[in-house]
Amino acid sequence: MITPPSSTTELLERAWALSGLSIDEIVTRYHVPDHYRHKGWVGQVLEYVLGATAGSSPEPDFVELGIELKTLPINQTGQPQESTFVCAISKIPDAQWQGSCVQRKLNKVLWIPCHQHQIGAPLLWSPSLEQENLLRADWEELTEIIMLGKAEQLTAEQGQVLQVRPKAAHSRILRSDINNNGEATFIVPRGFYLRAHFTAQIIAENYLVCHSRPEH
DNA sequence: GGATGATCATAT
DNA sequence: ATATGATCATCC
Repeated sequence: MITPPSSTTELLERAWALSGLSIDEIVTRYHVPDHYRHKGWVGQVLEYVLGATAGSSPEPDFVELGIELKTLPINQTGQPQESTFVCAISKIPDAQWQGSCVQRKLNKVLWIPCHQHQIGAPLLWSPSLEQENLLRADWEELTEIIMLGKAEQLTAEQGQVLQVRPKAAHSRILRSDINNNGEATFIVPRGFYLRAHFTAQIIAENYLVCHSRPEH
């Protein structure tokens, strides 16, 4: 068990100490307990090593600092490989953008890029006014659909930077819900995700990256 | 080749 | 059951 960082500065120092290392080196140096190398493995190793405290509660990873940790898989030109999961959508949607799960998680994020299991330089980020406006507009549009009982009609194609996709162990998992006729139904649990082009913009604005294909 | 929908592992 | 960590696999 590694103690939580007492300040943002300490968290950043710890994160910088990881940059340039491979995930295997980190596991060895920090004596990370053995576990299966599954999909979320890299993120959970970094949580452990940096002393994250939130566990599986719906809070930012570093609760006292209000900072969410996100590993960001990137390719050799610095482009994110995937969308980024933000949070699950609970049965009762958040009423307002301010204070919503998405707003609190994205208010302050420690991005740690990762390429082929090599850890990159950390970035402590908060959305710009423009970015927050985009996020809020999408969130309000998507949340309104959910509040109208039309969650089942949501597809991943809606939303400019934020999207809603299934988030469950598998597609046969169902959760009780109320449809737009006020009737009890069951739907696949869903979550909010950031589109890859949104995180790509964050990387492009904050890192010196290759914008064209590298020469051979 | 990229995005959408599906899925895997763990913690409480 | 539902939150966390995400990536996988299929379709267009």
